[in-house]
Amino acid sequence: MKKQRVSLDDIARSVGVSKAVVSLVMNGKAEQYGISERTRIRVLDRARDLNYKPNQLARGLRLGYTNTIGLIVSDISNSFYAAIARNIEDLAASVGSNVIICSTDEDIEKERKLIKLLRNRQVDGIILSSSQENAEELRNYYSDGLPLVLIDRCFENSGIPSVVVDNFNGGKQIAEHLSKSGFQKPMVLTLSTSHISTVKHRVEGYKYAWQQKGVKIDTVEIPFGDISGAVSELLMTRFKQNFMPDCLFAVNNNLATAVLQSCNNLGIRIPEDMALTCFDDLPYFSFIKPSVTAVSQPISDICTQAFEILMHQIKQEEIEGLGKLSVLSIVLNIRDSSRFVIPSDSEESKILKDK
Amino acid sequence: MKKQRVSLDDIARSVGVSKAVVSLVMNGKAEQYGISERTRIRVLDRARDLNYKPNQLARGLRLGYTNTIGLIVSDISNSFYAAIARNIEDLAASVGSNVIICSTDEDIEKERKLIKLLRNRQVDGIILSSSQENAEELRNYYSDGLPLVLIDRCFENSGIPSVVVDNFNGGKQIAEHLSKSGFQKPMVLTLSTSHISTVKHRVEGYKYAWQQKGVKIDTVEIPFGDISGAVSELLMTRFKQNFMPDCLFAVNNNLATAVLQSCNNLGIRIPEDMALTCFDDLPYFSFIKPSVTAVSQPISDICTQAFEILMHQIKQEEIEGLGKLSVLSIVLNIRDSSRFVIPSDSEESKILKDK
DNA sequence: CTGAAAGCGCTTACAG
DNA sequence: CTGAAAGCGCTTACAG
Repeated sequence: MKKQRVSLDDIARSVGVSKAVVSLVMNGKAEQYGISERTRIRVLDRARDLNYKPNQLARGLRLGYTNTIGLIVSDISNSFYAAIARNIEDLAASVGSNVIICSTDEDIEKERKLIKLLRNRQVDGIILSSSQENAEELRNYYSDGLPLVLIDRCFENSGIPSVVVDNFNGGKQIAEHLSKSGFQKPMVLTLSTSHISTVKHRVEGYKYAWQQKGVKIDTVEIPFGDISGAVSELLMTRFKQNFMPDCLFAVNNNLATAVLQSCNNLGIRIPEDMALTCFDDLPYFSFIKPSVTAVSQPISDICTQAFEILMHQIKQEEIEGLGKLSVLSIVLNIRDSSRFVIPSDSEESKILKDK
Repeated sequence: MKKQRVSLDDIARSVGVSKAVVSLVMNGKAEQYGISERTRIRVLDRARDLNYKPNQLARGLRLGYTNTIGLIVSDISNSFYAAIARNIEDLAASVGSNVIICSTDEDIEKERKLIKLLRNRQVDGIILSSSQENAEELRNYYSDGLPLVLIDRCFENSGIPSVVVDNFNGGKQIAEHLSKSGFQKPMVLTLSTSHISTVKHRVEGYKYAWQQKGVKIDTVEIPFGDISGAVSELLMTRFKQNFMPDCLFAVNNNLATAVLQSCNNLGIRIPEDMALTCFDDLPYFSFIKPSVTAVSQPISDICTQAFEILMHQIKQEEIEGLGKLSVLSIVLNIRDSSRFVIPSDSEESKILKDK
């Protein structure tokens, strides 16, 4: 369709040398191959004049690599993944690479297709936040020689290098904070994609800590797809039935945003009627009223580590502990949304006042 | 480096036919070229067994297109551009294309490099939110045959197809709303990248409407790079000097977020001490207290139009009005942050009360 | 110092 | 119905 205007050969003919010389000059190997300064200058000048644009497809085909890496996440418009993408993009740029970003919408079939697509495009490697149920397929790709690193989400004993955060501990810290503060009727809002390691571990950590205190927790699964509507309906029903938890843990930022939205619409006060905590810190959480208690992830560290591991694979360098799981620490930012307020019109409040 | 395991030739040899037959079969042209059903099946089976992955580099080199388009924005982690990216990604996927996303950080040099890079990679076309001062360079690319459409930001008489929103009207509507509400000391927070058409037109519209009312406006330029710090310092100084505007227009969402943050830190009440309005609606603007008055952009429409125009260029189809500027409408969402509150301890309040 | 040649993996007229 | 060949644009031994 679109025709490459000027090729190596055009320059070569125009200057009166062979393609080889031009290629060498263009790749800065003139000196190394002892090409005369005069020739070098002439080639360079001609290339500029003709507005030469080296065809990276041909180069990639010949060389076997493309200086392109793939990034697959569930949704690039989610703040968390957008930040990840930006970090990866910058890291890639620092080594002269580009990033192809794709969203899966938590759809396994789509993820499969995207991986295939990226491989066919000869990306040098893939950084993946996978929606798969297990690591089986991914392990095949990996052992098949595809440079691959898993981020955010991982699988047990996958054997594929993975960089994640301590989700269990995050959930646990939240529960401990809530319990210590005095809350007693916890709920957790999780996603229908509950096989995902992040979601699963967050919930497990949360449950674990509450169980230590002998408290039962109320678990509700929100279908990925219509988070906002489902959360709104849930809270409305519970609120009307006077069956509300006194504290809530939303397992990701979308869920937390939906909760804030619904509470605003329904007139549910945070934290007076119900405390809110969540995973993934968003800039606005710190300055809205009430500010929102959230676990923040070391996004930059995740990306740096993942990228480094990927580069090692691409360069086929042996690296100790490759194939290992790297678990980074999280930080719990305690804010106003989980401040304990003594209930004024409930049984508990009477009990507390009696003391 | 990484070697393509199995090629067309491997399958051909393995089945005992020529590469041509395999290629035809793989591209679903078996029937068209009258290849026997038996051969077709055998080729397909073999390809599956050998886990054949067609090399898109070679294909692209031969065919002259890559089913890849480039998207260049200033910062992919900005919610607005993240949403744009997601829309474009989905549109591209619907025609079997991929998107390479790049961020420029408002750096002209970086933008230049990225365009060059994407062209060298033989992307089929580029969707660009440009940071350039003028359209000169871009016009060269465009007339050189590069399928290109500008979004979000445009240039006067560039001759390059552009899809933008009515930024002037957005600024104007905000000013009119503020004026009608009773505000009298307006300020606008703009960016150091004030040559950018979006920023420029928003400010112009805002100024225009205020000038109609005979009101002078206070303009402050915030350096791109340390928005949060600069906004904080500005507001702190003004607040201490008791030299605050009574209403503020932040020209984009980052600026608005920085204002909310600073006001929270400094104890400036919105809208009592100062009203806030801005461009770009963010989900959280609607449910925080106070909710934030914002102009929202038709992101989906922008992307649909831009993508369509790009596809026409790629397919080299004539299209009426190509090279034209498409200006989409915006919507002003009036919320609590710009509610007029009669000042209680200022000169104005006395005047108002005297009436 | 420089040129001719092979080959990366694909598609598509062309010839049978 | 199918095969041989050319060519997309590049890089890199190899030979001089």
